Amino acid sequence: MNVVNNSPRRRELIRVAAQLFVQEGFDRTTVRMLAQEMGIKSGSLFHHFRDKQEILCAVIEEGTHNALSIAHEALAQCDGGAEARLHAMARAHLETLLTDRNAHVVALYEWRRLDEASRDHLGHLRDAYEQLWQEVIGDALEAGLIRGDKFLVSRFVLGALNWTVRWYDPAGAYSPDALASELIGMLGAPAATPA
Amino acid sequence: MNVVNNSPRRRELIRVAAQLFVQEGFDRTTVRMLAQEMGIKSGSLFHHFRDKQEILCAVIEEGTHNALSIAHEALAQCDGGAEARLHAMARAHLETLLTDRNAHVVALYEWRRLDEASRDHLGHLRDAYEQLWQEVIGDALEAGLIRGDKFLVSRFVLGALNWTVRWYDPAGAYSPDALASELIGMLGAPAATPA
DNA sequence: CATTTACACTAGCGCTTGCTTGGTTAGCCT
DNA sequence: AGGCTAACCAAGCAAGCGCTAGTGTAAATG
Repeated sequence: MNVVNNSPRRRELIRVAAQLFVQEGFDRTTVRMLAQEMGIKSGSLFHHFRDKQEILCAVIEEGTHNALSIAHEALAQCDGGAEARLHAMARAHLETLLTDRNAHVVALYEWRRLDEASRDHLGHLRDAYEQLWQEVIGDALEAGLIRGDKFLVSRFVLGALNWTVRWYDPAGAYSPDALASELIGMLGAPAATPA
Repeated sequence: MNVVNNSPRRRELIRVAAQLFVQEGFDRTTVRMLAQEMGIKSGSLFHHFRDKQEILCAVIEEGTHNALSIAHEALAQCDGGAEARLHAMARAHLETLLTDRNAHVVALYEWRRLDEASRDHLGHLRDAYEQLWQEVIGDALEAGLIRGDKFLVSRFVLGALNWTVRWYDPAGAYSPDALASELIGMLGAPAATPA
């Protein structure tokens, strides 16, 4: 009936779906609502996606994929200093949380509605992202920038960052860059570290 | 038809509902599933609750109420030191996240499914809890224990703590007490602060 | 003893859900 | 010109949804 293609139309539909999933939640979003927002009829939806589940999976995949590539890019454009790398990661995380906000909110709040196969597939993507964080945090620990257990610190930091979707207003006083600095300032050993 | 009573039976039903809401999500949990898990028929459910929404509200209210009273109790049993108070709050938060885990997970992930009236009512409870945190964090800042903006630090810390429901295994290496210490150790200025 | 109350049951109404079916249209390739 | 295909539509099915109405019953209350 349909294909698992990667057409620009599909991209557009995924964006629309992400917004609706955030507004209403996955379960409350009906295929009819999705279709209406996309400007088609509900039957036509199943030309683009096998079923409703696949839409959810596509939304989350896109968001996580973007987060990963933005993080890699941020690290690549960054000199070797552990503090600079840590800052770049935090800033990249906050920026993708803004630009792909809908997709990330869906990933955070609708993860459990994925079926087992999708959860497994997307889990690997997410693990890759978290491992990147653990490397950067591990380096910061070795450099004496912060203190604690590598895994614990990674989880605390990711928790603090992901929680920002609940309260962060990009029109407010803090830019993603400034917010990243505030977070690292809160964590770090004092600015002047002994030689 | 029914009352808004506070019977022990109702308590039990709320506990069962919380577990089901975590397992399946609020929208996917049908009144028939709830009834079956409670050992009654679906029609009987509406003797105890006006509608499905009221069950969700009751679950979250119980969890938030417990968190508040546990936090107050922890602060009361604590000498006046800012660090001790901070530790007590973090530990209390982690403990209520364990003992009332289901209710808190529901509060975190199903908040948006509340109707406006319930969201308003429960919002006040939650605000009271967050304000308690802001006071304790404000004191810790004044004592030079940690650095940063009061509101920012509060949000970062609450984010880190709430995120633990995703990964924390109480059977693992860390007790709530130890985990609270790790968090504060990560934040704090070094143990020996310059005079 | 009569009445009320609390709790549970059976039966089902009216509606919405995800998804299928069978068919049409417009543009592209040869 | 003829054929292929991606994209869409109208109509509707079977299942499941929240919730209601009306009834039964055992214990508490007057």
